[in-house]
Amino acid sequence: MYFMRLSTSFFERDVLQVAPDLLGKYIVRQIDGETTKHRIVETEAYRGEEDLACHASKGRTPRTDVMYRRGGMVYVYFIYGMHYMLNFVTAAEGEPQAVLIRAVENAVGPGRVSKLLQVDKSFYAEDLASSTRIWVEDGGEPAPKVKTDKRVGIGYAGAWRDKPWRFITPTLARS
DNA sequence: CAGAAGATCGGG
DNA sequence: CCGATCTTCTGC
Repeated sequence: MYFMRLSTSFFERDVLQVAPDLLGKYIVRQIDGETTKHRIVETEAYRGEEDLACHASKGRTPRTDVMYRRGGMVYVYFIYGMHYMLNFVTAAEGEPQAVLIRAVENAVGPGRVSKLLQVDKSFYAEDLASSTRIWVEDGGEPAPKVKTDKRVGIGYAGAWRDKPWRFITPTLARS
């Protein structure tokens, strides 16, 4: 199995393409010289200012700023007073989109993902193409099966509430 | 400047 | 089912 770091161009596409494509890819995390790889098994797409579930529906603020930048950056935010959510920015500059990493193997749930990977606010706007502590790799495996569903926890999002923008793939192993 | 809600989780 | 816990945005 070869491993290749995903470049900026992978992320500079529409979030509805990138979110399912990330399934089966590996988040690589380097902590104190130790490298771990975590297979992505669940993602969600947040797409533009018109998407009422997307934080960018409130416009460009200090918090949402990175979503307006080019794809390939990390968007992290803090919620419910205790959880960091890990997202990857997608699309071209000026188009606010992001993919929420909802689950990797061994960490099902966005709060658990950031806890396992030790991701906090200091990762805001980290560049996945050049970072030495977090990036994404393709394992060269065939594309996994993808199931879609509604996004979680966004009941307030009106017409966008029922969009099938959550992408899931069966886990091969879980501990 | 106060108040409320939130892309959640764990315990009872 | 509810409490924890704090950032961000909104309204007065």
